[in-house]
Amino acid sequence: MDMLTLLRQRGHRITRPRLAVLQALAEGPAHISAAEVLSEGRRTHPGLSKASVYRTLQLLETLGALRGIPSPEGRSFVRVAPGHHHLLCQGCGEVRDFSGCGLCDSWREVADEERFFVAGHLLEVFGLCSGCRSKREGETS
Amino acid sequence: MDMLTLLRQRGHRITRPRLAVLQALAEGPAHISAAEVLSEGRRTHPGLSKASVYRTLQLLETLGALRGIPSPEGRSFVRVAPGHHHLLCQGCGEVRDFSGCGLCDSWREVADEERFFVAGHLLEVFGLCSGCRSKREGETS
DNA sequence: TCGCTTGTTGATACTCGGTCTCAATAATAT
DNA sequence: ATATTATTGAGACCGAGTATCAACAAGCGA
Ligand SMILES: [Zn+2]
Ligand SMILES: [Zn+2]
Ligand SMILES: [Zn+2]
Ligand SMILES: [Zn+2]
Repeated sequence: MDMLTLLRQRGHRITRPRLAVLQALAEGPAHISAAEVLSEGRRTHPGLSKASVYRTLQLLETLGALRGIPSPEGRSFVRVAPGHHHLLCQGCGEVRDFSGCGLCDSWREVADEERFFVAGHLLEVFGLCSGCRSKREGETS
Repeated sequence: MDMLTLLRQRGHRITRPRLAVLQALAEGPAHISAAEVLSEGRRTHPGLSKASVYRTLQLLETLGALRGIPSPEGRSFVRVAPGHHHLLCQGCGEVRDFSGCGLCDSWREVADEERFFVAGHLLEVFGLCSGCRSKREGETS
């Protein structure tokens, strides 16, 4: 669902800072940090404050529209899409879509076997894309 | 391999602070934070410094003996065991061993399909254990 | 359209996990 | 035992994220 509509439906006010954050999320990269949202959001609302960015991101996360992914380089946010993960290249930073992780298909089995109610899972795959891989073949590691 | 042996084999010195960290890791919980390692390690080496704890944890991570898992509650460290993940209960904090994630078995397939060299993957499953699940059945959420 | 109500904002102080610096220390090799 | 140098500990420092609070403005009803 549209984040804007989601906010409205849940009774949250549509404000200039929130619109700036939404636009930054819409136009920014798939993985975006709070700092990037701030600087990007200031292009459409120069007075945008750090606090508002964090508050809005947190709100969107509790509404289920966004998910914060903790990573070695700091937290980044991605639009939530169940069964949708990412391949993160450690060489060039490319983010490639990736779906069909085995766990997505076997949630119920895992839940039953372990008597565990699975609310969700966080999966990030690290490695090297083909380009970066070939670049490193000549290196003396 | 034994962490102590690993350190020695790679030419790192065996020092009192490092032994304190190793012991804290051995005796502490499966998921342990840097702060916990510090306070626990000070039981065997009172003068243990914050910096040494972080340095040692970082060293062990680069040696592949340890893995830092970023989580909403801050980073925690676990002993590395390939194909070994955890079910994290959001109710009571219980950590249950979990193995056989579909991805572990299909690394090569994914790598080939996507022409992506997979160096590793981060998987954390969140939910509720059976105890916490039944506790919440009577709640008016 | 015009005020009210109150959710929201922005500036700033603050917290705290983690890193940096550097002189002092101690683990290893000879 | 001595020299070499990796490592340490104390504290300054950094930066992401949070708490505070008076000022503001989105929405709503008159
Ligand atoms: Zn790449
Ligand atoms: Zn999945
Ligand atoms: Zn539980
Ligand atoms: Zn796995």
